[in-house]
Amino acid sequence: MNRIDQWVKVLQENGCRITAPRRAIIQVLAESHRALQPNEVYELSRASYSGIGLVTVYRTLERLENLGLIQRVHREDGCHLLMPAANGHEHYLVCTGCGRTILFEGDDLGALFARIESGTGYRVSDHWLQLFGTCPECREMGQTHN
Amino acid sequence: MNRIDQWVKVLQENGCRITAPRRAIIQVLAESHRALQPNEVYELSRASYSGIGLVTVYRTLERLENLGLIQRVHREDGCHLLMPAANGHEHYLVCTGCGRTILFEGDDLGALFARIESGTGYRVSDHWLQLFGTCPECREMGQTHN
DNA sequence: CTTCTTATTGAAAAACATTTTCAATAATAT
DNA sequence: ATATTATTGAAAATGTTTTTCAATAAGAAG
Repeated sequence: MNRIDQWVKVLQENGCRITAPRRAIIQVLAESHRALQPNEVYELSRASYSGIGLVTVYRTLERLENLGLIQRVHREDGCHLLMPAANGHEHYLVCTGCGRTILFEGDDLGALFARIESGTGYRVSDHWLQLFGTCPECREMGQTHN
Repeated sequence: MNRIDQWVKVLQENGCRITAPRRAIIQVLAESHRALQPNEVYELSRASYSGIGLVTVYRTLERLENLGLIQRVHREDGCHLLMPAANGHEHYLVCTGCGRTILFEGDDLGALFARIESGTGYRVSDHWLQLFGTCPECREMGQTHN
């Protein structure tokens, strides 16, 4: 079962109707290898459903985010970029050249958290880790574009 | 030398003039123990300089950020909160109750990065780690406010 | 297949955050 | 004291996201 069908299933299970505009948006996001801005999602969705409205994009993004299907990717300049969600202990690794973003599994930060908790008195409940770097292609070609 | 004087010095060294509105903004931010939104900085600054304009707040925030004196703190809902900058390998630990944010030193992620680099082909150049939790006060009082 | 209910849609307007423009002001060097 | 020029606040402009609302269409029920 591919990601698009999975997302459609989750939406249906939560009482959402599957419409043409939603299909267009889902297709764009589910198959994207880099984080997209709402505006980009809008532009790309118009390829498969030209009549789509930007408002619908925003509403669908909110829905998908609430259902845990997509997630925000944070960068220095902002955090309005969206990607298929990470699962469990996965985190994003963003290429600063082309924007291609992959997930990497796991991190053993237990020891660090224990040290911080005893040192600060805080109780750590959540963490947020993101890496930046260059993907193999960008390193070879030395190019920088989005 | 306290933080306010340090910041003033850095500004002066970079050809910036020290004005009353800037002093007000600097004081608010340099002494804050939680991350503030531009609008909050504006409100708080008016206490010591009532005539200040929101535009000046935005301009000064940009200046301070460019000079590395303040930094953005990211949260689920956005990333427009500002705090005195972390140094070196410090990272933020944000209390989800009251917002109080402290810095913790160091993290030995070298091994993790090496594993990721060999596994993915990416070259990791930068990382971004932020922790969320509850400070001792909030845990005791079980209260949640900002 | 038809009908009904109601979630969803797009356009327009509103709300909100941030930036730009510009003439007046004031910090700093001389 | 004077000159230079960075800085200021008000107003306007910009850009993004949300709300409102009547029309539409998805999916359930018959």
